[in-house]
Amino acid sequence: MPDVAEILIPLALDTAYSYVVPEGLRLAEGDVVQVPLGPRETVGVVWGLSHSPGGSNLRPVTGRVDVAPLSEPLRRLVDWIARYTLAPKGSALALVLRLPDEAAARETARVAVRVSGKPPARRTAARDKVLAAAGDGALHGKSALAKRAGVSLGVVDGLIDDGALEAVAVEPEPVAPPPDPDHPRVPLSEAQEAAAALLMPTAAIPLDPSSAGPLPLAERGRGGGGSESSAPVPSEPSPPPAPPRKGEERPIADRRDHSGQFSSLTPTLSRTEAGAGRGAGAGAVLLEGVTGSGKTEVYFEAVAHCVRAGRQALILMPEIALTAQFLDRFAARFGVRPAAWHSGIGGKRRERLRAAVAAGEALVVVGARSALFLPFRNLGLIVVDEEHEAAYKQEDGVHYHARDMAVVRGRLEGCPVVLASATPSIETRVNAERGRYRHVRLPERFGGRRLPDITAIDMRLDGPERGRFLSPPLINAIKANLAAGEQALLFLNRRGYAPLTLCRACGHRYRCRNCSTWLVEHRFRKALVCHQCGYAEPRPQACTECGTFDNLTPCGPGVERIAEEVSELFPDRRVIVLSSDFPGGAERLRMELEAVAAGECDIVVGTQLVAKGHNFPHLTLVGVLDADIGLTSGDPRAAERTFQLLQQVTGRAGRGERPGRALVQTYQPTHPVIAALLSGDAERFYAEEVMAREAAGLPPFGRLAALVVSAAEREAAEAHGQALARAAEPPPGVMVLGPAEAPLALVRGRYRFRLLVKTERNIDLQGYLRHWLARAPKPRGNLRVAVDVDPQSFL
DNA sequence: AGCACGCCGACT
DNA sequence: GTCGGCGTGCTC
Repeated sequence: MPDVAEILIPLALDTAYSYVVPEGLRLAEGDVVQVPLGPRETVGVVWGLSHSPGGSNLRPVTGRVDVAPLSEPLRRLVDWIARYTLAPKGSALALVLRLPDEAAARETARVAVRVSGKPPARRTAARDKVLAAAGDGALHGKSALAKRAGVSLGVVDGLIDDGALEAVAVEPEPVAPPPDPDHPRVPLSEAQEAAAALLMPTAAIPLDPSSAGPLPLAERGRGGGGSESSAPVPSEPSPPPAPPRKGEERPIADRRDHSGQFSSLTPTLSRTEAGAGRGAGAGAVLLEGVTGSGKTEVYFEAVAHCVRAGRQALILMPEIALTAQFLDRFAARFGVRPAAWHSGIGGKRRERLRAAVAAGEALVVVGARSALFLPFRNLGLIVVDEEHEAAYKQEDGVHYHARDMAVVRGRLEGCPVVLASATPSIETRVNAERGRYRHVRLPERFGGRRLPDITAIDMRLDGPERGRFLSPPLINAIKANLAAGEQALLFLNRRGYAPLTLCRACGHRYRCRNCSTWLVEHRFRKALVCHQCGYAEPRPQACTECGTFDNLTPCGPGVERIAEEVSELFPDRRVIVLSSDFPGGAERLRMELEAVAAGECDIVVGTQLVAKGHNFPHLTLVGVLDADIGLTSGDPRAAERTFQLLQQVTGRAGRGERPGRALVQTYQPTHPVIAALLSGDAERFYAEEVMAREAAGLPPFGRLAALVVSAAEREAAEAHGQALARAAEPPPGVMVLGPAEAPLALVRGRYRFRLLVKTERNIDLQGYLRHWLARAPKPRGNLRVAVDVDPQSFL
């Protein structure tokens, strides 16, 4: 009775393939194997094993690959991600399975040399220099020694062959030195202690036994782990519905009532699937703390707790936040830098770290998105820092949101997940609200520092002079601030000098030839640049359209223009412009940021780059030059994003001795975003956002797309649109809402019938709808069907 | 992912 | 008349 193995191959295949297990090969689920596939050999993972009664004509498994097998939770994560993101299972497997790459294998081990004591058989001047440089009995890197002696590597090699130098294989420095959870640290504030205690798994040992009293009810969040909640429990079965099967009938989604249909907004697992038995303390916690409240220190305590228990911890961060500054903070708490995983680490180091993670030796890994798929052996905690960051969204290949997948992995591994942010995303707030996540707040700033006072400057009343962008109240505030010897930050989320250039003679506006956007003037570079595609041309002297000389005029401000104005107002002050296109590259930018933090500058003019990451201890005034930017964009998340950005930027003020303040220039002081910023009432703002979306018939978050049927005849377009809505089974996880509000439009001589489609998931909606359309009723004759996804339509 | 098959434009 | 573009399909 031959054994049959179901092998999942990391290709875009949705099913595992069957192979016979040859005599003598013992396989277990999760084993990595090599199998024949068509004309070649590939790797795959044993996804299932069974006995086949008869003989079979299946091809045999070639053999096992000597790497750590995929753990059960990890295999289930693959299944889950595939089902949730509507991606082929094999593609999901590819996220996890990275074979030791050949380039890494070819890297040679480092060799060091030292003087053996045996005199060289032959002496030359070059050899003497090397021996002199090697001096003592200390170890030297081969090439370093050659360099120091001023000779070529050949001489050193010659001495090794000779026996005068002995070669010693260098023990590679540990990829993940053990962090010390009890490393001396600065004591936490009371609020931090309390929050840290709340992060600990409820069933586990409290952080500090003496402080482990009953928890204040308000801090407890609703619903503990989520499942015992009295809040409405999602009625929709989760995990998500299975992928479509041919011929299977499915009722069309109720198109009128979408209330209650969005309960599987974020990954959830049924209890049975949630790592039953290991699940003590599992569940997600939103750790919300205002800028400067010391969130990091709080979750470091949870990490320490996890390490003490001998389990592994993963800290996920957006790639840009993964800085040396953060690693140093970690080192200050744990005595060593953590193992860092990001796209930049490669070769041997990557492989060794992966192996250390699989072996359970790497206790703490700090990593970007992809670290989520490392083969942890006994994961005890996941922290997702800056939970709201859009960088967690993977938008090619398998589309997923790393934050959500982290929650899923936590459930599968039976470990808690901490989502940390000063400005949590709307979906996480909704989840906390509904009792799915616990909610822990850090309302105070560390060291008793106060939040900055935020005041609006109504530009309709107190606006600047013509052609200027700084209002008198803001100028006065800067003056006062400078007089007090403190730093000011002027924030404008626009790079360059001016976002639009036009010719005063003919009115020609300079736009990108590839995109439909305006070309942004960069005065420093003397160029007009497209911020969409990077196209650039030298700034012309004469209008390229009408030839008029010296009559081009910049419209609107960018940071360079603001800096110019500031320099005119305060000629003897040090002003710096900080934006992502900083001349000299990322390295110089980092140095400048440090210089600013050290106080070597009076006024910073910056884009959103200054909103996060770096701390500026001397900064007490933030001026927002145009709070209205972004409010009117087509992005349905515009309000939320703008609010988060403004909250982060204004939060930069006041880390010095006196509380900071922020002045916000706006033409719409009563706009909900501005009002919320001024009142600081984020909760209410988000509640209102959700209500507004509900009122508009939209889910609190998700993605919208439109199926566009177009035809020369109005009737044909409409009929086919209706047919699509009715006859075709919508893709799982996607809902056809029916005709959009204005379903018919005449565009360039063709009638367009629009069907609104939505999903609450972070998936490749466009790709999936195309796939779905291929199976839907075929359009006939003059009809065309297209999928139109607003690229920014993540609600 | 590879590699095949397959149907429409510019060329020895 | 072919060479070749890369659009779907298949690999147990």
